[in-house]
Amino acid sequence: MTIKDIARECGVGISTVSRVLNNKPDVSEEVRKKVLAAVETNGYIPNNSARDLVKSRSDAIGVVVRGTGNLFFSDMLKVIAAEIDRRGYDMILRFLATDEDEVKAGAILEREKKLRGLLFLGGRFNYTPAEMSLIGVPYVCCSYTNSFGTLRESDFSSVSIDDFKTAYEAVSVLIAAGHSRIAAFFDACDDHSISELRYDGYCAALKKNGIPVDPALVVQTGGFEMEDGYRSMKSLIESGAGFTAAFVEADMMAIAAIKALHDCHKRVPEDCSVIAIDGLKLSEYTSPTLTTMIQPGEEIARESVRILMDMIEKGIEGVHLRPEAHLRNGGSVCSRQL
Amino acid sequence: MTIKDIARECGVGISTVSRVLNNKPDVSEEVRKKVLAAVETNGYIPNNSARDLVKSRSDAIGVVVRGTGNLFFSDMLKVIAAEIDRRGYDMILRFLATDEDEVKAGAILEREKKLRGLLFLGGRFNYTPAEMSLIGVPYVCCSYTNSFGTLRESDFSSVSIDDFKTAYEAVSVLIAAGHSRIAAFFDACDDHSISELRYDGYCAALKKNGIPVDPALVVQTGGFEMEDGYRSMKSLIESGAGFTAAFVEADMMAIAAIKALHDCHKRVPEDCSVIAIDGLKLSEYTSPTLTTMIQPGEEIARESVRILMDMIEKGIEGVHLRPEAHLRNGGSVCSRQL
DNA sequence: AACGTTTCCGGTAACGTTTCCGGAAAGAAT
DNA sequence: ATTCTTTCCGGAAACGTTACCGGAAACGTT
Repeated sequence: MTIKDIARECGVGISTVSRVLNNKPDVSEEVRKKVLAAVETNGYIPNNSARDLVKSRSDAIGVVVRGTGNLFFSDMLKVIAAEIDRRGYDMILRFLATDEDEVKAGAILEREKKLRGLLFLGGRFNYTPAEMSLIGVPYVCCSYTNSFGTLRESDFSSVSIDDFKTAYEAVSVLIAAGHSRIAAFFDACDDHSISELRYDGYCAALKKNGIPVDPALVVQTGGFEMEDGYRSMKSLIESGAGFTAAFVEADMMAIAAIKALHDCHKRVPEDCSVIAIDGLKLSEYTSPTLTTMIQPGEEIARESVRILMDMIEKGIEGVHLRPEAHLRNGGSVCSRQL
Repeated sequence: MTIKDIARECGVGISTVSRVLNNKPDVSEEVRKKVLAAVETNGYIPNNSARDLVKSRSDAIGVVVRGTGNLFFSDMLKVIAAEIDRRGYDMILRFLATDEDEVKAGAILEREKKLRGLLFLGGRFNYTPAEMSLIGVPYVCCSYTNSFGTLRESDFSSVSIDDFKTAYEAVSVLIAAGHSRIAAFFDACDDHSISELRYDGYCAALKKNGIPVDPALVVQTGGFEMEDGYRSMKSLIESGAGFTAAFVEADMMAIAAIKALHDCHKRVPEDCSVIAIDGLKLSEYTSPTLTTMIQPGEEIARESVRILMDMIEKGIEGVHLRPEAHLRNGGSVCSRQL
């Protein structure tokens, strides 16, 4: 069942059928009705690859993701998928191992599938303009490190919170509550990722308040999984390093870290205050409710897609959104008696 | 940059280039090397839509999902996506509203995209053979109700736990601990979904032990979100209905329900035991650790894809996997003092 | 009556592949 | 020397669509 069959059945030319299928002008109302009826009764469905071939572009968006551990990304991915779907585009998803080159992967995907746009989610992003020029469609970096070096800002878009500032504020909350021995948990501290920015924010907040950064209190978890948070907290406790508060860079890890504290017979927040970043709906329902910096994850995901669509359909230049993270005052932080 | 350019550059015919690109025989080693080199230096990337058009099939799998609320599905979706990706196929994702027809959506997708297979995730499934005949590629129903009525079992595959049995066992655990006033929380009880099967399992376990089903203790949450669990538990408590235990059909809702109990100054498990179904990694890290029936979600997702691939590539008949759910003995259930 | 204009439509090339088929060249068997 | 295989290769049709172009018919306008 092709466009040709419909044309024959209606006694019209195939270009006429094509016109009504694409809502183009130059076709009488009478013929349009007839064609539409034939399409309906025959259950005709256009062949997308033929269309893509002649137009030499598809209606697909490529999404390349690195680091699937973090639930925050899972949530965003769901919104991104739904949002792309809702706008009538297809999503081609590509998961990358940590050692793969996301730009090269994106460029290949773009050409193979004749993508309309690309969305990068998570991961590092220290590419040069030369490398980025490999990709020839609009793209947005979603929840990436926000230091894009020498890249021309009008060439692409990005959406993410200010990770430095958010970490700075979170740590400041602990300091304001009287804490100075503040442990901190990051995926990694020197990999050009958002984790590094958050680490910088942590250090800055301490320094600003005259507190030295104690390397013994900085833990690299090596991931965003709950296990990573649990294990890291456990081993910090066992190391004997004294601390009265902890800053954890992701809710999921914080929940696991709290479990580790409980398992070591430490109360939260009485024996150790905990603050995190993410603001998952989930962490509202733990006991105590997690005190955390809420990232507007849904907004970030939705806006990323919207901006990408605007670049594709309206040809606008790149925009760089920095939505605010704001404090959720849960029950996992308390003032330290001085 | 097309196959034609490569052919010209190498001084060979385009069919020869096509042959080396597809690892077909009938090409000398010398020519193969030359072509491969030209492909490499020119960064040639084949056009997928052209290929799909002539072969009249793509390398894509359609995944249609209904009910995105449940985290359990999110987790599975991630595995499914990674698994499809890993095997070199593309995934076309379609989210459906609860009132949409998943089979019709799948059939359209299949023809538009020339899919190789279809995977249905979650939702109801009371279709007739006539309706199912709309879809012309292998398909597997993943985590669906396992009552497929009149459908011929060899025509399709399915993978999911036995929801009736799992619910039966969970409720039996509570009864064995001495409980008889057992509240229960389901998305819905009469919609041909897994929820209905679980409700049936709940009733059967009670009856088996001579306990009458008290409608006042059966709550329809109208969803799988945490809010649904919280709200439902709250209103049950406020209704004044007496109960010493609760069976909740999903971990996420159970966590929220426990929060509601806490907020009403009831201790878990001392004042109310809670058991659930899902076994999310997450619910190991709550306090108390959730007692729940662990669904092998990763296995379900992985096996679903594997089976679908076997049907596609090896032409095997439909298989129906019923992996076992097994109890995780957490800390949210305790014996009732008699 | 002759001449624009507008409205509608069909023929056809093109998109970049794969696949079929025929054939040249080289080697083996008679 | 002839014929028969085998190995390798190129030409060309086909996949189903879109877009361009040219033209017929209908309708004004002078």
